[in-house]
Amino acid sequence: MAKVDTSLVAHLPLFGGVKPEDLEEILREARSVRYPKNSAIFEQGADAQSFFLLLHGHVRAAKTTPSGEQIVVRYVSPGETFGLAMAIGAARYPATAIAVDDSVALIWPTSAWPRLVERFPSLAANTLQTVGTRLQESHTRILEMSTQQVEQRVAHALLRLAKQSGKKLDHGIEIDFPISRQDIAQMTGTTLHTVSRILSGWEQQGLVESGRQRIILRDPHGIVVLAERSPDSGAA
Amino acid sequence: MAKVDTSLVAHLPLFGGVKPEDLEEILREARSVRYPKNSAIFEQGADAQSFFLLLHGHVRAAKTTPSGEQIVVRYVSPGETFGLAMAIGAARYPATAIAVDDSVALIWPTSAWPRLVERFPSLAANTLQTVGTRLQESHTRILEMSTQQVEQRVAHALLRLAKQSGKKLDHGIEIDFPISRQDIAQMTGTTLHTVSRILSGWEQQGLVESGRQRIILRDPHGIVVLAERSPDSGAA
DNA sequence: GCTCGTTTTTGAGCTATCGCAAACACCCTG
DNA sequence: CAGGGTGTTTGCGATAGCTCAAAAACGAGC
Repeated sequence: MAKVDTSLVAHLPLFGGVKPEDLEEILREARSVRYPKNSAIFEQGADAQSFFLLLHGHVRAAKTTPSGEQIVVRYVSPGETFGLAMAIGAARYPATAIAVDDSVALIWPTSAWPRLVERFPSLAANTLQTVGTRLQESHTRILEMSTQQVEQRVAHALLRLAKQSGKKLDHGIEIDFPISRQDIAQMTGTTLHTVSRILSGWEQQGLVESGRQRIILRDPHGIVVLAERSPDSGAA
Repeated sequence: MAKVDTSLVAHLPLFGGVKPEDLEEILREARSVRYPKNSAIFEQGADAQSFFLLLHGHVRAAKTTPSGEQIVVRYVSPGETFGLAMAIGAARYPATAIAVDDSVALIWPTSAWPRLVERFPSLAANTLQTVGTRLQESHTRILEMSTQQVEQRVAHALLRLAKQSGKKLDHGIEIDFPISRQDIAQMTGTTLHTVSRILSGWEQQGLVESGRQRIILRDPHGIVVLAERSPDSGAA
């Protein structure tokens, strides 16, 4: 098994407060796995046998209702952990993870977690921190869904994606992985039709440039304005 | 300062894996504070000086938008922690906490957290667990808001409240603290008007009995049926 | 028992957004 | 370069739920 270079991951929040030699020990328990674009990494409801640290690529975590409707829980960027079912004491994954790009992740057996935490308490503290942050973001999302209209929510979603995974271009910011209107709909609690209409509108106004699974924010500031517009302060 | 009886809190998840003598040490750092009904425990945006463990009563955690709209993040029941800003590395409270009943909480200075975690690593692990569970619940809530209609969401919300804080009566389950239509609206992402209409309807059908800040589920099973009804399987 | 403030109820019209349907554009493959 | 599949656009109703408005019920304090 290829050895993982500690220098690549030492700076990640997960490993804050972990000594270099300890880090090596931790990494010895992991293996590195490649997931081709559009492949499933794990399925909602499956046995949580592993947990993950994304090295390259992007992963979409989605939750499905009994009747088949989906929402996107989040997009995972390199350096982030996912599939932490064990940390919350769940035996099964609460969501499905799909690689949206060719991706590489470090993967540990779930069974290693208790031992690791015991030996390296910072791991628990660090994970608590990131899970806490996600909880906050989650609450913010609920707040938005409760108080804002669809257009504002889409604006916020795009701005977040741009901040998280934006590639700076001369003429704007491009979201760095394939993402469809459907995906955005599932992030904002609306339908792909509505998202499509909104993006069409924005394209007219020169705010964005978009195509098949591709979005470029041409005027990020303009979108910020939209995002913060109060419900009624409508334009002409 | 009154000493806290360890036997009252020893069984709580937060203290799982903590030895009795250690528990005493932990409790020595806390004090017990009483909050009268409707008083604020902390305000969103304020310096996170303390974290809390609710002993008696009920607390509503709510988040407010810049423009003043509110959502209810959750209701805290006895035995649960709240105000854990420090665990997620936040210097300020992300929400406001209000005692909805006369309440009593143990309160620790935020500054004690790092020391406690260092001495008693189970605290971090346990807290990770509860925060993780809350994250899951939060995702479930987002899923509901995205895929269900208001009536179903209200049904789910009431069922959760009943499970969490329901007092069993002969003729149903009563929610054990004062809660208004407005509160329920803020839990489900709708308006108090809509909630009022829905509850009126249910009352007609004998599903609930309700009054000023008071709700009794007369037919919990009937409400479960409503909660699970698919979008279109409408009644006559 | 009366008054005041809060909560709840109910009506009526409005609209943002959905749902359905059809046409279209694009990309990949053979 | 033609064919097929997936993603996107757009039109046109339908409607769940919102907003505004007003009245009624309730509870607490004097």
